[in-house]
Amino acid sequence: MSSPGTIVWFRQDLRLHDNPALAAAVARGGWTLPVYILCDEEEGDWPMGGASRWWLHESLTALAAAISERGSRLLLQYGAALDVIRTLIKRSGADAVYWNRRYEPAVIERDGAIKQALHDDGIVAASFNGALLAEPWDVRSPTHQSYRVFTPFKKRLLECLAVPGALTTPAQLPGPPHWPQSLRTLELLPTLKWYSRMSRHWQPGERGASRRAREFLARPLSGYAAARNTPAIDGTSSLSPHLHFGEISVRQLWRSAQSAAKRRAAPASAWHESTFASELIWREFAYHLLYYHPRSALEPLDQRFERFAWRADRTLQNAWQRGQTGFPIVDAGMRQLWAIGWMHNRVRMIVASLLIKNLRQPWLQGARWFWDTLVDADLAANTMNWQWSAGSGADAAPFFRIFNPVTQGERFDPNGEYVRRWVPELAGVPTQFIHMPHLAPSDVLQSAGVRIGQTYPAPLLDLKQSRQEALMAYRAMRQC
DNA sequence: TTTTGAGTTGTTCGA
DNA sequence: GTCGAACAACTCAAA
Repeated sequence: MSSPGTIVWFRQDLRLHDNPALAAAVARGGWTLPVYILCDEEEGDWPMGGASRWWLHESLTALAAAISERGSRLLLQYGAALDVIRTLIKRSGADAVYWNRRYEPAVIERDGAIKQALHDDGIVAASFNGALLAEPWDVRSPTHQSYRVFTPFKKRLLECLAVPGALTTPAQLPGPPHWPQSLRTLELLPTLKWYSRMSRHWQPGERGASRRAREFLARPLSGYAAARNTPAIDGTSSLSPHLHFGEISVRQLWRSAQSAAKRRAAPASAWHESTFASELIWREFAYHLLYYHPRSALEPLDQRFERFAWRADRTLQNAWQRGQTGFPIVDAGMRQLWAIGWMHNRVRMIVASLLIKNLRQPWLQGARWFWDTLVDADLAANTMNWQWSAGSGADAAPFFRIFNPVTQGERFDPNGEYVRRWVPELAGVPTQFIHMPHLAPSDVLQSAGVRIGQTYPAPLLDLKQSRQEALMAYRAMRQC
């Protein structure tokens, strides 16, 4: 009789350390067959965007190398996942398929169907939690309700949280007696090499993820709350793309950050109250919301916003996308996004507010642009945050929280360093005017080499007036 | 069932 | 320059 063989289906868990599906497959004994399957048609309305595809390419390359160091191979396949898996079972003789769960509505549905079909085939099919501190359905109120407000969600999660110890990285991965064929490439890279700057900025893969986590946790967490709001400095964790692709285990990160906090002699409660712990729980909350509100990726959570008077205008959207709005902090953010596939969180809120409130463009347009351009594009986080910005999501604060890009720039980029880095044509503008060059005296502009409307755009609109119009549109929506 | 307290991230205006 | 109130009431979660 042949030894048991387990297909390990990698998805958004591109790591060997603390990987529940992989560890369970190894613990089962016999051999394992690692595979990644690309299938855009099974991602619902959200096939992976360009920046994510570049990241995935790099991450799969890193994973394949790590797997081959352990005497095995990573198969690459394209096509309907069930068909691919059934073919692999036939060619290899595997009797089980293990994977770590994903939580996007379309994927939940597909995975459920695959699990059922494999059971019917007489194959063992098992899924694991490799992506979250707690499953979305395990964090519920005493009356089994889901949550729509962060603070009670966090409180409940901390009450029921039990983070298990890390699972070790397998030293060896015995392969099947017969290797099915693999595609040589998934053709994830674009023909135009716009990703060269991203390559210099990021190190996708498990090694890059743990290096970044180590660097981040070497700093005092106490400075994080303030540092994360200053876009000119490297004050955020920058772990979002690594977490999205599962190159680092969030449970491992939780434990490491917790012990780093303890090593600094902080009282026991300090970790749970730290801003970084909260940020990790915000990620959990986003998954919780998407799980219980699967339509929220496309529709406003607050249905009154179905009748909000958006004024869809491609010209305005294009100016926003290209970083040509005439508001320096906004343009800096949009250009940073385009250059490195990532934008500082504080700036994400500012650009979203301008698009939604001042330009009054539908939040879904912003969500789609971010989806295509962010290396950390994540359906749960992207949905929650865009809905939050629109005022249609899980947020008690109402629509009238409208960011002023000049005020925000002066508060969070007081020296204009971030603006000058990403909007080089403004480099010579004195700090006093860096966030409102259109209001600078003409002699100041001249010596800075700036001609408004020519070397740098005039503001797309009047902030005060567009703010009033947005508030009026909001009032009108509520009244009918 | 009813009541009570509270809710990520803001801006503007006027004293 | 600083500070509190107004924005506009509403929904959620828990007691």
